[in-house]
Amino acid sequence: MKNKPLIIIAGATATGKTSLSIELAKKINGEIISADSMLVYKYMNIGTAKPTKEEMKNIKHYMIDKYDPSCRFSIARFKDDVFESIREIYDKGKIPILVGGTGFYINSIIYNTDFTESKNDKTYRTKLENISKEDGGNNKLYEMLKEVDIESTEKIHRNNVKKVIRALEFYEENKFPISKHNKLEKNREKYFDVSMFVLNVDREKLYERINERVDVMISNGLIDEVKFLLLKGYKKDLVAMQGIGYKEIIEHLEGNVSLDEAIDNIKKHTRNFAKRQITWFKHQSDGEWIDMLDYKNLNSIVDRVLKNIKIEGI
RNA sequence: GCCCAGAUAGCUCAGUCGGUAGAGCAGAGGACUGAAAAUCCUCGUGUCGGCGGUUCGAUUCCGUCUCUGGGCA
Repeated sequence: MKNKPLIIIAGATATGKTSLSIELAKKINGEIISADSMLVYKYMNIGTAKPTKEEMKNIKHYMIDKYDPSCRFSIARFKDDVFESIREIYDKGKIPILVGGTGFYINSIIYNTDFTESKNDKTYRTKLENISKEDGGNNKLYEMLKEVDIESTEKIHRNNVKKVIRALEFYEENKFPISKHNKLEKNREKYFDVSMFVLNVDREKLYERINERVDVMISNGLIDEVKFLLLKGYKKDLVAMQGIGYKEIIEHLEGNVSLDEAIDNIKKHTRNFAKRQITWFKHQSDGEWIDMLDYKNLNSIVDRVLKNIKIEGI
């Protein structure tokens, strides 16, 4: 698999990744792997803007509808699954196209990041989480981290409890500081021959699109989708149910906010999210940026991408 | 028409016992290696509604006008 071609279509939400990737797949005999932390979940379709069967146009998609919403999904599992899918695609003589907005996940594929086996024993983590709930717990955890991994302490802000806990957990499991581990991983070469494109839309226009898209989700029945999930017994504290569009509707169904407020919150949170995605791709990737508004239609964008694509060696 | 309460950052509102102001949200920028649609960091000058008056000095006190609520007719 090493040094074989891998095409990546990245970009913030609502930039047009889905339609471009499907057209591209048709043109180059490719198959699509989703790099999205939410599309992996079953039964979550409207709120995740999951491509429909019709949209997929007989192009095989991997990593969609793969796990139950109660599943404890993680980047480590994502990476293993995707490597398996890529192998499968190569075996067919086809080209894998990795498509999605979760930059963190995408990089784990590009660099073949090493995720060492983690223990299933969560007692240490639970202990740390309990400390974090205490008054001044964040400082306490931060001091604990100073004892074992000063370097992480310089990089992670004391308020970022989630990351402080992970660093402590990592040290407990490996007796090795995560800061050193990350440094080693950072020096890795790209594992594949990557052609990466980052789709971008002018900020103001993107925000407009997001707002419209949320309205469409509502009229397509997002509320019923959330009700259905709750009915099936998926609780609101599941990671999947914390997805944008789901948590806000739950808030409304619980009677805490009006429907209009909930819809505004979904729009707001999606906008905030898109901005974070853009920041990630700006600094954590070296993809080629494509300003979607520069092109008249989908075909011209496909042509643009085809010009700079490397697909030899399949 | 009268009475009361407001008018301060894009929005919601604090505040200044008179020395030209600050939170939350929005917005902008950034970090990121096992929850990432998560988590976290940084960034706040705006005729303090208009016009007068008092004062060394008014966003703050007084008058008046305009607008917005709410009440009484």
